[in-house]
Amino acid sequence: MAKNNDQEFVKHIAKRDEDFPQWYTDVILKTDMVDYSDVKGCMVIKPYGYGVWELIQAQMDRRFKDTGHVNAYFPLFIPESLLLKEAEHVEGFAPEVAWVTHGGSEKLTERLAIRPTSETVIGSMYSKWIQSYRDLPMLMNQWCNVVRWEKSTRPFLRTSEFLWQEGHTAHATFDEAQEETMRMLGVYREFAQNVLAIPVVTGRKSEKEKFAGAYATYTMEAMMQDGKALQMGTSHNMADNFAKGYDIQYLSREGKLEYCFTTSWGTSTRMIGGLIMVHGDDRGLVLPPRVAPIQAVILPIAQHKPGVLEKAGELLHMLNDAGIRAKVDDSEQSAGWKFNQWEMKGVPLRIEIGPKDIEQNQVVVVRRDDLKKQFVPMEGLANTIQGMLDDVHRGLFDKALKLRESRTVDATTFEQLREGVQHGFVRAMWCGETACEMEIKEKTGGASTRCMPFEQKQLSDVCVHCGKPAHALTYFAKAY
RNA sequence: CGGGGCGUAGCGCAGCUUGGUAGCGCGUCUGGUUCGGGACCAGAAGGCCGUGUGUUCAAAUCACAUCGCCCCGACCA
Repeated sequence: MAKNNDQEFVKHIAKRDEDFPQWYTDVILKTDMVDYSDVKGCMVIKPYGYGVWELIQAQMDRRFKDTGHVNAYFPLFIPESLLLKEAEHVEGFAPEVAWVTHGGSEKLTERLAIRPTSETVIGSMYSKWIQSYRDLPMLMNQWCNVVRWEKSTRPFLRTSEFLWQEGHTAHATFDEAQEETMRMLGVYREFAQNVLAIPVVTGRKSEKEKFAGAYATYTMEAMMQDGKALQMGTSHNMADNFAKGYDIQYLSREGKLEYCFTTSWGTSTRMIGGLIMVHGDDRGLVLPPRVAPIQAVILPIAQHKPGVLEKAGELLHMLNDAGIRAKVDDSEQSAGWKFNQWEMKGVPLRIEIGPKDIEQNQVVVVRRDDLKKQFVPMEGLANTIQGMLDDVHRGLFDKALKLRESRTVDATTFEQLREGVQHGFVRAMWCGETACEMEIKEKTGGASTRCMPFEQKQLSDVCVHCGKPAHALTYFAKAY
């Protein structure tokens, strides 16, 4: 029997506390989630990574439908003239827009932007589709890819092309738009916590950090294991800014022509990067059960012995019938090799079934999150497994919450702020002024405001940095 | 756009300082023994040394250029 030891195993993956970026890269490549492509800044999402995205899509899409939205698809290309109609929006996105200038060998009379986001195309269509108050609210979502010509990229976290969903809605009043904006942020929050097992801070973005062209941007922010924050989703109230730029008007009940109030909200494949950095450990991925393409892997032990593979097959059907995503690994590798492999791939539960287990009518189940091993009777196995998957989810969420709490401090002096953002979130009072925000970023080595949380408290009356009257309690952090 | 690092077998790397037959580990393939924490033995296949130009009798190795990738900043989901 070869010596098993962690040292030998972890040689293949960098350790989180020694080199977090390298650990991240090792994990996503070695677990077959992604591969680098021939195009700079673009990634190939391989089946194992795409499987996670499909589960995210399915569960998020159901929530959109439940809140009254329908899916549609709008074009990838945006004529330059159309993109230019909302000044602040253009200014924000112009530096990272990719352009199509030729069709075949012929130069286009007007170049086409490859969508960096679709407010403009959708706005122009809404302008045609919305005529009357009866057409409102208009509640649509699209699943698509967008392109932003990024200068530096990292798989999932920032790529030149990425997959996302963008919801776009139009309403009769500002209040309705605001209500929608908050509703969808609430959907995101619930999704992050109940599906991805990631606790998030929700709140409003500063003027500097808000979406280009929005009246207000709301966000959910999560804390990674290296102390950096990740924006996991945003929801924008555009007020009537885009309605005015794109002429989205309706005739009210009173017969008056009014501008609509619009919203947009989006989440992307970046969430996958987030769940890796929140839950992963030195053995590799730790997938939250609800987005794990394989929730339980069945490993037949001494599989050449009569009855073992048959029993494994029975277990597989039993679990599949109960709606559990399971797989039997009957490859020729040794048991030890498979243990390590599936741990690296983050499968939430491992089920071992060998001759001894069959004799005793039981299986061995090992949880990925705490690696604890237990014997489980064959009878009622599907129920037990489902319960354990839920336990793993809760365990991951609690662990992530503890991580965030241990990396969150309150600051009443600038020195505390400066020190605190080196390790995680800092809550501090802030004046709300962009100039002050930029100075803080400069002096702290890159920490920015993440949001002004809905959950406010009064730490003091003055801004932690400039001493002017405090506007709001604000989360600061270095961010991805 | 600045700073750093790296391109040699499918993957990870050594060789370069001091030019002289292309190496190692893992993986792959064949056969056998194994099988409850990365098994072992024997055999085999696999390379335009990123690309180009130069120096030289001779270049993976030296020079110049170029392309690409990774990491860290600035900018952004």
